[in-house]
Amino acid sequence: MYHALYNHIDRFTNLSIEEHELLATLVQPASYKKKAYLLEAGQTCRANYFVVKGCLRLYFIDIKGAEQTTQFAIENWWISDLTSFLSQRPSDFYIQAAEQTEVIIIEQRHYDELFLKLPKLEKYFRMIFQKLHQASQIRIKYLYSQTAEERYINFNKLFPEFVQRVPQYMLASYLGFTPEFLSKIRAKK
Amino acid sequence: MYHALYNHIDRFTNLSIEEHELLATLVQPASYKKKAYLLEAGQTCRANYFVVKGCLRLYFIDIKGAEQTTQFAIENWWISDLTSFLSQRPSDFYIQAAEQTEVIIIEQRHYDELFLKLPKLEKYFRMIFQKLHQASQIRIKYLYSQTAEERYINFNKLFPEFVQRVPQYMLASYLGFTPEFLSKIRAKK
DNA sequence: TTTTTTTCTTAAACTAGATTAAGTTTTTTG
DNA sequence: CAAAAAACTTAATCTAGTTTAAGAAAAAAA
Repeated sequence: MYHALYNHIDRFTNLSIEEHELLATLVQPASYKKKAYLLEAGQTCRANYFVVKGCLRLYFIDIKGAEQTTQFAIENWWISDLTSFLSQRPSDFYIQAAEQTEVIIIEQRHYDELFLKLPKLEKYFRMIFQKLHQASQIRIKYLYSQTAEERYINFNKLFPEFVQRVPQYMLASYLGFTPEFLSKIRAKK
Repeated sequence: MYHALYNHIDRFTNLSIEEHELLATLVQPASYKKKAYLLEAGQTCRANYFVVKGCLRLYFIDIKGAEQTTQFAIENWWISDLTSFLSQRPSDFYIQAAEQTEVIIIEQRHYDELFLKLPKLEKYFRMIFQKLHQASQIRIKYLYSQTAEERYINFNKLFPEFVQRVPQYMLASYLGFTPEFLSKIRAKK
């Protein structure tokens, strides 16, 4: 049931069978079809989501009405609007399935309990957030040093398989430009 | 000696006197005068820095030779080039004191040991990286939804004291525009 | 397989912000 | 305090990327 998560946790710390069983009482599986919403703006973000299979995206709608994708999560990544999740206040974001997606959910009401009952998960989530922060540092560097075209070429080189998985307009906003400009870049080559 | 750090850790977890003493053997204090470098591009980032007093900034030099400030750290924040720190490979970044600054240093050779000897710090750093990730989510949202002028006005509203502490050209690059454009914005009002 | 919806493309007009360059003000240092 | 260095301003010119709008292609649904 939670195999994918157990395996991922075991990369960083080792849980016993009993601990696996205890963890199973605090999480739950869920399945979403393409375009389904796990969170909508105005709602409070109830959970932190671990992607077992598929792809989720976090986005908001800007003043001009355009969707701005700020994060993707594929297999073995966590995603949430942390500010809403931690404070339990309404979110400005949407979390949507970019593909048919299976997740493991930790609800906010179990989040503190999780660490009390399974202190080993402190290390696991320390590593998860450490990686997320590292990814942010790298992303900010790219945003501040590369042109739109360079970011697209670079992203394509680094994640060629991923680029095939999502529509170009999602990718364009994630990389910080318009879909029309992405078409222009692609037409050049 | 390490009072500021002990207090900060105690916001999230409680260390005993013995644990404080053990921690003291794994960290060290240091003091840097304005403009001193804690890290220079080409060097490997040796430590994670906790700011007791003052202000550090993380920046790199782009292709055009301009400094791009990607992060600031003031009192009670941690700063490092995580990628270089964790992999112990050369960095593209500089870490520089923006003011006379006092820090507490965790060197990489003590980083794993720290968590082995003081497992309570897993929770502390889980919270630290959680906060850093939360800050990144907010920052990316601002970068993707606001104009340069809006980002400046907003940042000024949120951190009016901080704006006074650093030269405008550092702030301009942190907010993602040129110092000349910042002058233009300021002239308007 | 036809229809509908979603995604992608093209091109002309436009603009937020960059660049360049010179001068001014403020801060630091000897 | 004088001189040098660092930080800030102004303004003209320029450009990377946006906007608008319409049509084409691909994917999903019926």
